[in-house]
Amino acid sequence: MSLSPSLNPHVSVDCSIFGLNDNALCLLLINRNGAKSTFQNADNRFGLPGDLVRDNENLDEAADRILRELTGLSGIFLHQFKAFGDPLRIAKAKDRSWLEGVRQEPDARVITLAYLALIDTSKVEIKPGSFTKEAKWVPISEIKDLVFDHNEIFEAALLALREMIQIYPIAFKLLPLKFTMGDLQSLYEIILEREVDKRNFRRKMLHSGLVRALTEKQYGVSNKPARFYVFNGSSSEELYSSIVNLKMEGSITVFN
Amino acid sequence: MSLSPSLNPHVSVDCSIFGLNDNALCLLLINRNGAKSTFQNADNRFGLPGDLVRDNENLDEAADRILRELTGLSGIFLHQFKAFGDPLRIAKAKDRSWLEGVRQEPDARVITLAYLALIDTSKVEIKPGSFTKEAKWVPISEIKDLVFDHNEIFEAALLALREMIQIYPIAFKLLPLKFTMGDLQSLYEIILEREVDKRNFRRKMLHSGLVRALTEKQYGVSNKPARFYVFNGSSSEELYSSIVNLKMEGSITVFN
DNA sequence: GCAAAAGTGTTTCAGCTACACCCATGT
DNA sequence: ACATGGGTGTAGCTGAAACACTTTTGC
Repeated sequence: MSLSPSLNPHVSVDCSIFGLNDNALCLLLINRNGAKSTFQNADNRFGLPGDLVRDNENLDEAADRILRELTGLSGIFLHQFKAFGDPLRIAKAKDRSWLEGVRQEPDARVITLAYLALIDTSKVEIKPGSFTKEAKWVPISEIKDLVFDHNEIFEAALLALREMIQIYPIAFKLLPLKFTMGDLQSLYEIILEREVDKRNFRRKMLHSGLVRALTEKQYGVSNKPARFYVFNGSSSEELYSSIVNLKMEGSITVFN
Repeated sequence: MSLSPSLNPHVSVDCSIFGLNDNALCLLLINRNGAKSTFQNADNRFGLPGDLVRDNENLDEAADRILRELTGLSGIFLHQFKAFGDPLRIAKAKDRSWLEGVRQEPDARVITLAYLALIDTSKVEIKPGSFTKEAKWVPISEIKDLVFDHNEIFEAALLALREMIQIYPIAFKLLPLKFTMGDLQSLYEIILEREVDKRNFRRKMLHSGLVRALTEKQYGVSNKPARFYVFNGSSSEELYSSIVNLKMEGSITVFN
C-alpha cells in the first residue's frame, strides 16, 4: 500500500471470495495486523481481502490483482455487485488499528466497490498476500465480527450469489473440473439454503445442456459410485450471455 | 461544486433519470456549459446529471440530492446499479471544457456510481439545477453523443431497467397515480422493446394483485373509455421485498 | 446383510401461449 | 358509418412439483 506509487486514497475494492472446503461454503478472510504496523497484538480480527485502487488500473483490474496476490491466479470469476459508501463505514474505533496498519491516510473517507469471486479450491493454494499476515477459509456459518462494514458486504455478496446462481451457470466456478451430480446438487442446496428434489434437479441440469456426462465414475467409495460430469460451457467468460433457467422449486417469478 | 465545502474529488454519482413524455421513454439530460465557466460557446453537449459526493453524505444521499436539485422532490425511486471506474473515463479531449467548467480538480480521476431513477413526469416540473444551464427530456431513441462515458452508462441503465421491470413492480414509478391498462402495457412494451399480448397482459397484471381497478373511466376520448387503475402497493419502498413475476412472453428462464 | 448414496419415471396441475370478435365513444 | 382503442374467454401445451423403489459398492 504505502509502497505503491499511485493509489487513489478514496476508492477501494473488497472481495467476497467463495470456495468449497469439505462440502462447506467458505469465505476467504485475511488478517492484516502485523504486516507493517506495531499492532501485532491489538486484536485478531479478520476482514475481506481488498485494497485501494491504483490510478492506472480500472476497478475490475484492481479486484483481479487482489485475487492474484492471494491465489497466484488471474482471471478468476469476479462480479462487481454493489458500492458501499457510508461516510463512517471505516470510522469505528475498534477498526482503527487495522486501518493504521494498512493505510497512509487512515482518516480518508473510502468508498468501496464490492466484488463477488468464485474459486475452485482444489486448484489453488492460498498464500497470504504482500500485506496479509494470515489468510484462511472460514465456513460462512462461522463468520463472526469482521472489520469495518465487511459483515454487511459479505451478507450482500451471499444474496447476490444466491440470485446469480439461479440465472447464470456460475456454480461450476466453485467445483473442480469433474464433479458428480451429487456435488452439484449439494452446492445448490448449500447456497440456496434449501433442499431440492434429486430427480427434478438431475432432469433440469441434464436437459439444460450445461453439463456433459463422462464415462468415468467414482472409485473406492463405500456406496454406488457416481458418474462424473463436466461443465459443458464455453471455456471462458461468455457465462453472462448464456442465461439459463436455474431456478429451483419454490422460486418466485413475476411476469412471463 | 467549488462552493461546496467538503467534496470527495474522486467519487461521483451519475443518474440515468427515466420518465415518460408523450408516450415516449425519455432520459433527463443536462447541459452544464456556461454555468460558471468561460466555455459558453465551447460545444453544446449533454450528459447525465451527476455530481461529486460530499464528505458528509452517503452515496444514496448524493443521488437523492441531485434528483432534488432538478425536480424539487426528494425520495424519488433510485437504484444504484453499477460503478464505472476506467482510469481514462473522463480524460477525452472533447470533454475537457465541460470538466473545467465544473470541477476544481479537472485532472483528478473520478470513479462514478451509476444510479437509475424513475420519475412520474406528470408530477414534476424540471428546472435546471444550481450548476446546470439547461435540463431537458430526450427520447431514448434520440440520444446522441453524451459527455464522458455517459452513453455507456445510459445503455447499462436501460438494460438494468429492462431486467428490473420484469422482477419488481417499479413500472408504476413512471406512471401517474391513475393509469389505464393500455398505459401500463405500452410502458412495458416500450421498455422491453417487444409487443405483448393484450389479454395475457391484463390477466397477469390483475391476477398479480399489483393493481386495483377504480370505477372512474376516461372521459372525452374518441374511443371506448378505458378504466383507470391504481398501483395497489405499499406506498413507499417495500418494492424490493415484493418480488412478483412480471416476465413477459418469450422471457428466458434458467432453472425452476 | 447392512449402510449409504446413486440412479431412475410418471402423474398431476398451474400457468403460459396463441388467438378473434364485439363494445363504447367521437367525429 | 367509420375509425379507434377497450375489453373479454378458451383450448392446448409446456414444464414444475411431488413422489418411492432399485442398484451398486464397501465394510
